Amino acid sequence: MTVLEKRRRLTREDWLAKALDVLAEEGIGAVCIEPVAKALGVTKGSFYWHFEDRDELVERLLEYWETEHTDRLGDLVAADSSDPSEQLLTLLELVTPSDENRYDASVRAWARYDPRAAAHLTRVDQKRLDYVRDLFLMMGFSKEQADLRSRWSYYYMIGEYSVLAIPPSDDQRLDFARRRHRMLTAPPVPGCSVPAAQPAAGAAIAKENA
Amino acid sequence: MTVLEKRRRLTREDWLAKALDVLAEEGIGAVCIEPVAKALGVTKGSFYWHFEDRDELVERLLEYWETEHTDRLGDLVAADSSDPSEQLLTLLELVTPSDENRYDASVRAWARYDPRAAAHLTRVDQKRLDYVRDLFLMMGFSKEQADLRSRWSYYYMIGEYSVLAIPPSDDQRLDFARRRHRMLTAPPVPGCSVPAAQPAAGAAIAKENA
DNA sequence: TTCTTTATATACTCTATAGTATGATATAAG
DNA sequence: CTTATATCATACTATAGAGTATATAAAGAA
Repeated sequence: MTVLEKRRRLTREDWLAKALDVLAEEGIGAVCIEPVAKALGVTKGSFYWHFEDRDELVERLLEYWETEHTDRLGDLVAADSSDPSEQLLTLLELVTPSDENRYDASVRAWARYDPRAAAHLTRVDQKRLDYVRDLFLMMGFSKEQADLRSRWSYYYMIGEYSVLAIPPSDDQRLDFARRRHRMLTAPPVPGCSVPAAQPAAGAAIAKENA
Repeated sequence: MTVLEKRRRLTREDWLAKALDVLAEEGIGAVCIEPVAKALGVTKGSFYWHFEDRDELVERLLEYWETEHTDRLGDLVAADSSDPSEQLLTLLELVTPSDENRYDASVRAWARYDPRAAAHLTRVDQKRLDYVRDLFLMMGFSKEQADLRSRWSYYYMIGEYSVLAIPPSDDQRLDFARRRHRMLTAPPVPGCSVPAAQPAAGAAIAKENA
């Protein structure tokens, strides 16, 4: 396998991997046959050997993403510790706006207008939410508390790579993760049925810094 | 102005409004001149009278969105009360995944691959984050606490219309909003520098229900 | 070697869209 | 009524991308 070796011929997975890259970089609208072929150094004659049509590429691309690029986290976090609270902390600290979930963001943008993408993303979101929810249940929280807190945890991660305002520094991001972990694992504030009777917890707090 | 009145001629804003609708429904990729013209009951001869080219439409569409469809909230919430804590509650209860922010979601998806859209969205996100941050500052929280809590508030809203897992019911959504408000306005948990020493708040909590 | 299958190239067609050029029509001002 | 201007229609060109048909080359089986 020297550097000068003649280019090996492609598999369906080569196409999927490259298409997923293009999806992440430029969105589903840029996943066109000829440009991707060019990126692979072949022509579209190759494409129509491996796939029926573009529709099949798109469908298999979603399967490829769902099966090959969405399951890393559970293993990674579970391996880190068996304590649900520590697992949550690892999760909050580890899931950064870049890396793994660069694909997620693109699928999410795509899913807004394509029901096929939405179907796959729904499954993935549900699976992850259930995973985090189970952590809170294992900590002893009620079903409803676990539901709220898991959503709150997960939504923050989505916000981190969706909101385009100036993001916090890496240090601050980590600090935020730990503080969120603190608040999320603390017992629920009692008396939540009353809509909004308390007139601001304000002034009594003003000393807290850092 | 009877129902049978002959169709009035269009303005640039008519085009922008319709284009924004198409953007919300089918994404920026569907904002094409001829289809939008058809939706307006005219041909593209009209378009090229009101706009230089598609690029100008796109640019003005972003301006139109930013100036005409992103400022409602501040007024609405501020009118409701002058107490920052109550304003926050109104915000958390009021901002639903549908309505106003159907445009937001589309611009957000668009912004991922178009720097122009990203520039506008960044300003809007920053403005809103600052607004919420100010609420927490007025409540007496430190700068850092206000930063964390405002992001946590805002990110949840983004997650609400981004995450495609089965959403909670309307009642539960409102209940969640009130519970978040409770937790977000409560004083910070002390001793946050220690990474994760406490071995789960678990069993002691398990009685809480509803 | 010869045959077969796999993998890619080349040369087409067809459609959607952007953009242009120019003609038609309506509305208001004179 | 006439004219000018604002608004839109029609008929074109050009390009990008999907899809098809067929030729070609490489690799393995006979």
